[in-house]
Amino acid sequence: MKYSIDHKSPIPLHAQAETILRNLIADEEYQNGKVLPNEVDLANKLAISRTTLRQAINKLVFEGLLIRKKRTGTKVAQGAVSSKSNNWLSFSQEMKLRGIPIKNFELHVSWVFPDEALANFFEIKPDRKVLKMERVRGRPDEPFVYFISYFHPRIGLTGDEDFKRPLYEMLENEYSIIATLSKEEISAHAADTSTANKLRIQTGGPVLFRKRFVFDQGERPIEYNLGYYKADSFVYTVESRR
Amino acid sequence: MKYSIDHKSPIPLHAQAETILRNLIADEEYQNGKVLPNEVDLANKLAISRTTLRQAINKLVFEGLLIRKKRTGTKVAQGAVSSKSNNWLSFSQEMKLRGIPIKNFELHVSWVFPDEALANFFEIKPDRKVLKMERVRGRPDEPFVYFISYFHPRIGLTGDEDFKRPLYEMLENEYSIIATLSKEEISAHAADTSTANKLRIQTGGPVLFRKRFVFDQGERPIEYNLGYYKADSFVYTVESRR
DNA sequence: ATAATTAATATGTATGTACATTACTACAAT
DNA sequence: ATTGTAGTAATGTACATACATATTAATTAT
Repeated sequence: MKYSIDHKSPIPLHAQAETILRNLIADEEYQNGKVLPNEVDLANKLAISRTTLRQAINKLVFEGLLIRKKRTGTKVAQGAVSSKSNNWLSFSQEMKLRGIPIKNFELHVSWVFPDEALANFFEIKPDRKVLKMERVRGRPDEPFVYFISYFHPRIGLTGDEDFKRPLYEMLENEYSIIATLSKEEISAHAADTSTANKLRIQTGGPVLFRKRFVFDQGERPIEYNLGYYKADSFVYTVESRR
Repeated sequence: MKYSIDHKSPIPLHAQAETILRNLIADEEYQNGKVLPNEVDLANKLAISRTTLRQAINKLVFEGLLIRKKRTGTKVAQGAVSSKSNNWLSFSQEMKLRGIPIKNFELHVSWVFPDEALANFFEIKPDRKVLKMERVRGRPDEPFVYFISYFHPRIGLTGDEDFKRPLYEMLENEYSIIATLSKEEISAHAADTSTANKLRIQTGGPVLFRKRFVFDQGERPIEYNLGYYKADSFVYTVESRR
């Protein structure tokens, strides 16, 4: 673990301070409510200015990991750990974390013309084909999600890739595309016959429907994703602060 | 609209700068991609230091409203507007915004003993009664949500309050309780008979189910809220960044 | 024309300093 | 015992300043 700052490192001091703070946050005593060292002392100990340390603390406060109070000091927020980053675990990682073995029931890849909404989102002409991927996944005995993904042609996917590997990892390593921003719309629907069959439920039965718009670092669209989740098999958690 | 800074105001300069920036962001030309005035000039124009202005800009960058690039300048993020704050509009405000007239179908207030989970969340003994509020709301011709709220006794609600007024506004003004953090769990359910009747749908039909844990500034629990939304009447939007 | 170099301009990093505000602590006065 | 008051320790606000770095634009050399 890193607990000191290297002034010669190319990594900015505030970034180094941030990782040190994240390590502190992970410590049990701070998790249990112990106040962190105060800004002035800590800045001195790390041999950086208070302003620089503050830059790091601010980021973590914005993220909701730390809570500051005058006179009282700075503490780790109750129930913090890694709530935010959870959003960015892949499906398989998340399932692994919950101890659920997963099975891929169907996996189908094809090239299709985008409808108007999709062409619009991707900012391409409607005669430009896009890669469509459909898959059904779930527990070995029970499929519980039906996904449809469309990928922007700019990425350069051929359709012959191994889609069983974690997707965003693949995009990052092989295609240098880093998914950074995701806008999602979640609603409840009655299942149509085709979806109901895939999920092995009754037509008209409840499903959670999630639309997902994914962007890269430059705010460029890279994926449009539709997910139909069997009711009660999936809980979406959100944390928001004002 | 505010476009200048009052150095005598008790409102911190960086906070004033922030609202000015939010106004700029709302401007059409900046929405369309025009770069904002650069930091040094803008700081001079507003007669504040660059550091102070940067404090304000940073916050908006963290929120995902602004994007900075060296040499190029700072721009409004694509599709920004007010995505984050939307989360914190009251039900009635949100409906007003969408031009939907609302009607309160049922409103029922009572004192009940908390179940174990609730007592645990509120950190109170199970023999301490809590205020429960149930209500059904929707369009004049169509109820589409059934809410159940439990309020922490610490707040001091009597049950005789006028619950037709915006709730969080009331808590803030009359009870000095500022709801700051909300943790939510969203899933799809099949409606039970009682809920189905209230929403005028078939038993077993799809509903969006939202659990909401609300905390005040000191991270103390203040409200536990359950919401059953008629399918397709409610879309939950989330934006997340990593 | 093309490529390499340089200059200009924006944000990024970092420091030192000063005083304000908040809220807890301890002590004194009632 | 309660209330008031002063001290103090933490974060909060704000400034001036300096140099680094990335990226575009302009210039120069090939």
